[in-house]
Amino acid sequence: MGNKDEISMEQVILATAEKLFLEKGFDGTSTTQIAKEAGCNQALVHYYFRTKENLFNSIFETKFRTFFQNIFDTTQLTNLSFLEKIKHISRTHFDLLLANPQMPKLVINELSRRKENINILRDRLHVLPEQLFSLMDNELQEEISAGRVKNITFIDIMISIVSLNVALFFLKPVVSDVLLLTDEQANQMLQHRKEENVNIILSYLKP
Amino acid sequence: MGNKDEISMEQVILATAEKLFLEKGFDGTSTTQIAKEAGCNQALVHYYFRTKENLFNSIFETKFRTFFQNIFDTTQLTNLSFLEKIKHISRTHFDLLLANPQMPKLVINELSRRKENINILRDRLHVLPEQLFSLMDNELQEEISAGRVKNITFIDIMISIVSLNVALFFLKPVVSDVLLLTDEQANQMLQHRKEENVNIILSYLKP
DNA sequence: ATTATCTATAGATCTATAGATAATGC
DNA sequence: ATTATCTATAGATCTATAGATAATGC
Repeated sequence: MGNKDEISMEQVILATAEKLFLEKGFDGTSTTQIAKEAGCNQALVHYYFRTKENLFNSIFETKFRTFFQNIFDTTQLTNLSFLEKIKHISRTHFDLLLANPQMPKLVINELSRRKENINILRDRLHVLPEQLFSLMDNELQEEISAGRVKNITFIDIMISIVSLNVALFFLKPVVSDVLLLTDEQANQMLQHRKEENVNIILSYLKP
Repeated sequence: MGNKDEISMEQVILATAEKLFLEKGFDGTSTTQIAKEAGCNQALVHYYFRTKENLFNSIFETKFRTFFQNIFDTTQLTNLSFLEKIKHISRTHFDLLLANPQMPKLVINELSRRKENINILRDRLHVLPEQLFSLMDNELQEEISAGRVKNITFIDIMISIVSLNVALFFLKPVVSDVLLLTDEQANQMLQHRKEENVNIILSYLKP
């Protein structure tokens, strides 16, 4: 009984492939290598997913969707003031990146590799940013009218938040290596920047 | 006479390889493809550079060094006030990225692919950021003491400038596709963000 | 002579499939 | 019976080199 607690080979393949694709990208990963690390023969990878492209797509789409949904999740925001909402968005976005530090690289590489597939994702997911925008934009206009926030568009605010957070995870290896930081120090730097980024956004919003 | 105005095949190979490596990365580019686009046979690529790795390294090191030198170039800064220096650094950095929009992707991908080579670059180039830091840090302390600038480290300022600018070029394809921008609109967006990033940094510095 | 360029090829992958065998669910 | 797994292999790369031929610089 209870054969549900066994992890199927299909799942092992998926997990291994995800790890390798995140580390080495699509071109840098072979189905031979996935099979080897998953502990099966190479044919099995193709048995479940037929092509390497299919395997990649199913992983990418799942990861991208969860990621995207989390960024634009509005449920946590309802009872907060406008500035608290902004802080919350920035911190949540940061934490999401901390939990998936390889995602930005994967997204950038694969969006430029397969232009067509972006359209599919956009069509499926455009609702999410629209929800957030419609929630925030009215409030932003009120804040601006009341003179509590500088006259900026919500898009600019979002680009700024995302830029500051995302770039950290791109820059982490460079900064770590230039300043010769230990892992400990690099993590401290990240935590420091998490709050610094919030501060930057808040001073940007000040009228 | 004047056989110096002919472009040698070696240079053609270098230029083609640079273009392809920037577009598709190391793993996504083959010496076969480089030869084909350069208009020679594949053996010639190996005749000049022996290995694909060598070819890549010589391109990467040249590009990275020029890029790095430009970012940390202090010669243009001498007669400017502190805030003007900061503005100048941000705008120059932005323009450098605009001229090499693929560089961030290349750097990120290849630093994570070949950890060893970072050390070589760091050892050769660490002087440059140190020059900039020593130039700016005294002045920053003065501004802070005089109450004209908030109490921040120069590193935090630089991370913020670089983050805001670099992220734009990562986000450009994503934003363009999500908002369905034309090339024209995308460029306008970039120019708008160039100044917006300066504004963000300035409000961040306000005490 | 030396340097640049080509043809040909070895040897190592890599992806994808065909077809055999083992395991599983009725 | 169906599904999972394996072995074997075709066919397409790809990198790197050996060795032939063409071009160039004295």
